[in-house]
Amino acid sequence: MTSFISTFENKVDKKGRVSVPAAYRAALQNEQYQGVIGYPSLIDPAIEGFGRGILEQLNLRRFNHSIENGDFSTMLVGGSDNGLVETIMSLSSEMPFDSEGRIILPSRLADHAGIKDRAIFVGRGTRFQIWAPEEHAKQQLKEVTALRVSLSGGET
Amino acid sequence: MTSFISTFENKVDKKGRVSVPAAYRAALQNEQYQGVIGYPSLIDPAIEGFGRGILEQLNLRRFNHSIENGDFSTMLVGGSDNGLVETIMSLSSEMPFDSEGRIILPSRLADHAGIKDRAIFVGRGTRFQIWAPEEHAKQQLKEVTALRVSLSGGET
DNA sequence: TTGATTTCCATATAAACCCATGATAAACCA
DNA sequence: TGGTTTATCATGGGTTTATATGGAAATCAA
Repeated sequence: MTSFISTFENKVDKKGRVSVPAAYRAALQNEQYQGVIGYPSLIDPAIEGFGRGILEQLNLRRFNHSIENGDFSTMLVGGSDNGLVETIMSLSSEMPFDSEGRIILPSRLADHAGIKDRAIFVGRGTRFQIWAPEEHAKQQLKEVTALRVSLSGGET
Repeated sequence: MTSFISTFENKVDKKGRVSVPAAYRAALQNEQYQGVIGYPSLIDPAIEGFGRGILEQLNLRRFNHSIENGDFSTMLVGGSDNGLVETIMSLSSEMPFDSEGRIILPSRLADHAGIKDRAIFVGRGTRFQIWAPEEHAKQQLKEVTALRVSLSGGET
């Protein structure tokens, strides 16, 4: 299982290029498609990223799931999960690696995340996110605080 | 089951390297990833450490659990466990062994623990911790005192 | 042509690798 | 048993490599 761990901050140059952390590239080296897939998070000001393999696997599982249930309509006309998967597919962009392991952030995605000249890659296990530094600081504080509360028994 | 026992103090050189105690390395020798994973403890000024296998396990379980429930969204948009796994993934750092069995402590982790030029490895069974000497002394005193109290009946 | 992309090359820095030393503990042996 | 030898381990440092980053050159588009 490819997994994305740890957090890295990299520069975005004036051409919109960012180096994908080497550790993430290593996690993706077995994929046929050398690059990442990203779409604007539906809940956060961030970009959701992953390898193409997981998308394919997702489609496959979903396909099989439908077939097993005798539901042939899903694959033809969609539906069945409120359009989540299909919507994400449509929102996704391919970002191929250049020879140095960088990708170009489409402005559509960069704008959504508020990314200007610095990008924070956040490992989330099966996927990762890309944040603007300021937004990420806020988010991380929120997450850590929530975890501390729940670890200390969950009382307010 | 890999388990970490006993306490060791090692030097941190000016390159930020520390030898991982040989006993710990022996406990990790079956892992495919030769190194340790660490994240800043959410309650103590210390680093929590363990093998990478644990992290993979976490990911895999989460992935399978989602898939089995036909819940394809988790792996794409996250959520589902209050962010526990995802937050840990983001806070964790990979620290591979060099040929001498040392790791380099990322400043993010060293700073959190207040570690400068000495590090104390504390076995905690399935995981271990890394402390700065001063903090560890305090912590140990606290633990032992608390234990004495509870063993002697728990009265305050 | 002109602007924008893509490919290619250059470089500073940090990380990986390699070898050397000293110290300690285990093994050996006379 | 007392001393000697051998491994193992922690540590130091020099050298090489990888990575992130910047920019030039080449390609394409309009």
